[in-house]
Parts: sequence; C-alpha cells; structure tokens
Amino acid sequence: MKNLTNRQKEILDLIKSYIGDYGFPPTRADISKELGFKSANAAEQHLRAIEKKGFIKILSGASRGIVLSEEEEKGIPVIGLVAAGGPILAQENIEKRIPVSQNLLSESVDYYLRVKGDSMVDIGIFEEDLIGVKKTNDIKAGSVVVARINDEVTVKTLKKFSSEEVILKAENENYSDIKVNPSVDELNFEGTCVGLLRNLS
Amino acid sequence: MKNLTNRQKEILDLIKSYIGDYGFPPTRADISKELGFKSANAAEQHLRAIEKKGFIKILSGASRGIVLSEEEEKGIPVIGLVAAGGPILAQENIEKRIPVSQNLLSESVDYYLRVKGDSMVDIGIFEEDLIGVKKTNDIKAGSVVVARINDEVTVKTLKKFSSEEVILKAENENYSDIKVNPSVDELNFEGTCVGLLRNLS
DNA sequence: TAACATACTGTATATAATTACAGTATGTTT
DNA sequence: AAACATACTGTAATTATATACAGTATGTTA
Repeated sequence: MKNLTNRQKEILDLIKSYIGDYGFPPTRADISKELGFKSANAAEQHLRAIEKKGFIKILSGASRGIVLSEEEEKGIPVIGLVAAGGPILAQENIEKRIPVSQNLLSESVDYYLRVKGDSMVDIGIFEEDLIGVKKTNDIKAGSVVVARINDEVTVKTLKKFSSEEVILKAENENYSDIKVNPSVDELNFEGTCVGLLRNLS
Repeated sequence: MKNLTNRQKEILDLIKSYIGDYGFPPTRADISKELGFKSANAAEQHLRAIEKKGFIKILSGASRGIVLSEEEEKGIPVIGLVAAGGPILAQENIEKRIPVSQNLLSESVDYYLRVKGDSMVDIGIFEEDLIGVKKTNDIKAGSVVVARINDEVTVKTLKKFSSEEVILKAENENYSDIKVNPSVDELNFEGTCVGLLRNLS
C-alpha cells in the first residue's frame, strides 16, 4: 500500500473524525467545506487518489459511500515479543489488534505491549499485562517509559534523564536501577505508558 | 423512553446491522427494499416514530442522516461510587460509558467498577483502577469477586464459599479476611472480575 | 522534455435521497 | 364514536450528492 501525501492524510483523518462525530461518512461537500475547498470536486479527486492507494473504498452511486479499508479499521496493535533489531511495530511483532475505542484510556494509545517479567510489580504492572504505549518524544522523568537499550526493549520508570546519564528504575526492590550513558549505549525511547489492560478471567 | 413496536424494533435492528455492514446508515429506500416496502415513505414514517420515541435522531436534510441515540450505542457503563441500597447498575451510579469493544478483555464485561481503597494491591489492583465485572452466578473460589455485604459493595478474592461460611480475602497483608455467615448477613455476589483497565497518563 | 501525480477552481448534470401530501386499512385508547 | 397510533401504497417536488468535463498551476519521474 502506497503512502499517502500529507494532504491526503488530512482528508483521511477528517473522514475518520467525521464518522466519529456523526456516525456516517462526509459528503464531498462536507469535506470541501471543512478544508476550505471552493469546489466539491477537489474532495472527489482526493478521494479517488486515496482509494487508488487502497485506504478507502468508494461505493459508486451511494451517497456518503466511503468505506474505510480493513487496514484502517484494524484497531490498535498488540505487541508480544519484540524481535531484536527491527522496529517495534514491525508486522511480525503484531500479535493481534484491539478495536479502537477512543475514550477507553484517556490519551491515545499507539500500541499495546505485553509485559514480560516482574520488574514493575510494585506499581501494579504484572507479567502478561498489556500496557498502552503512546509514541512520543515528550519524555518526562517520573513516567513509565518503553525504552530500547542496545536493541533490547524494556519497560521502566524514567528516574533521571540528561545527556550524560539516564537512569531507569525497576519498580521491584529485587532489581537495581539501570544506568545508561547515551554516548556509549544506544538508547531510544519508544514511548510513554499511558494505560494498562489486564485479563483476569 | 417509550417502547418500540415489533416492526419498529425490526427497523432499528436493520439500521444497526446495515451500519455494521457498510459503515454508514441506510437510506429510506434501502430500508424499504430490505423489508419489502413498496414506498420509501413507509420507512420514513417508521423512522419518525422511532425518533419520537427517542431511539434515533434524524438529521434533517442530510442523506443517511440517522444517528443512533446514546442509549442505543450504550457502551459499557463505568460505575464510580455505589449508592447504598440500590442496584449497582442504577442510573445514578453510572459515571460514563466506554464504547463497546468485544475483544478488549477476553470475556464479556457487563460493567466497569472504579476501585476504592488499597485492599487488593498485592495482586496489582490499585485505587482508581477500573475492574471489568461480569454478572454471573457461576462464582468460583479463587476468583476476584464483587460482593455486596449488607448493602456495602466490596471487591475481594473469594477464598471459601459454602452455605455456612463465606470467606473473602483482601489481597493486602494489612487487611484480614472477611468472614460472612450468609444466614446472618445479607450477602450477594454482583459478579466476577474478568479484567482491569488503568489510566496512567 | 514528455508524461504523470498533486492540488486545486468552476460549471454542469444526472441521479440519489429526503420529505411533504393524499390515501387505505386495522387496531387501541378516551 | 371520535381521536389517535400503527402500518403501509403512491405520487411528486425539492434538495442533496456524486461525478463527469474543462481548466490552471506546480512539482516529480522517466
């Protein structure tokens, strides 16, 4: 599936948000009004382009006949084990998908990560829990982060964050802090933990 | 909200199932075709009646402008504090609703209950967490249950369950077991805990 | 440099869709 | 018995919507 241009992304986002608001897709005129087009045909042509790239299906003749493609509806990916080397969201890491539901966790979740190990039990994050992760560069000390140190993905509380030293704290007294020197070790923050799901049944 | 007639229910169900199939509501003609009406006006008048009873909202002028009412979209209720005396799911206890998403927790959840207190921290259930509760009579020792003892609602692990004695265990060493004699105290099981949601952000 | 994609405006038209009005028939409520 | 709700058919008008065609302008790809 080819990539959308920024403008096309804007239009696709508008369609999704319109459906969220009204429960049905917008007309060409609705889209044009929202984005300031003076001709409904601008929207029409964008829709054709987006359809060509496979993100939507246009049902000919039907009013508001815009159908989001499978991929679009799929929902939020759940990541099990992260294969070393690749990006977290690589296809092979995706265990399943959870249907989107906006208000479930207050902030938007980019993916769910299945927790391995017991290093966070003291703040109630247990093995096999799913933590909701938001991809962000806005990393703050004190928050629970998903970090990648030399290709290994770990979930910890960020205790200290400076260019000389980063301290990651396990919330379990049996574990000691992880100290990383960003100039020596490769350190990336994959995101911040904004929520948690657990199946008990 | 008045009750729908059977025919009106059929039409409402058709609308929901159409939305499920296509992602947008049907036109009057679509409804008529599906139900065998020879006039689109039959559908129109049914819609008006259903709107009058509060189950849908018709957006005037908009094609396919049928919006399911709050109650129809329901979602799963979130219960905050439970008012003494009444049923848990009474309207006044419902804090908000979370959109349905079937696969979120593996079993079906009837409602979410906001956890008060720290009596379950040892198994990672913290204050303000939302536990997913399934109403069931199939109560098993070892599972986390929502019980009502003399009108007070509590979440505990069910340790022993017999007609002479019921033992509810707090998962926190600072609390001791609650022993209840069902023939003396009023004891009801509201449901079993099948999952957990937590907002961290 | 030609072909093509992106990103629009502007006009026009066929058809999709809502919706009003006029009926018919049956059953229920006051 | 009158008034009203349900459950439709049938016709028609207006408006909503999709969509084709003709342009303009800019940037990218072969």
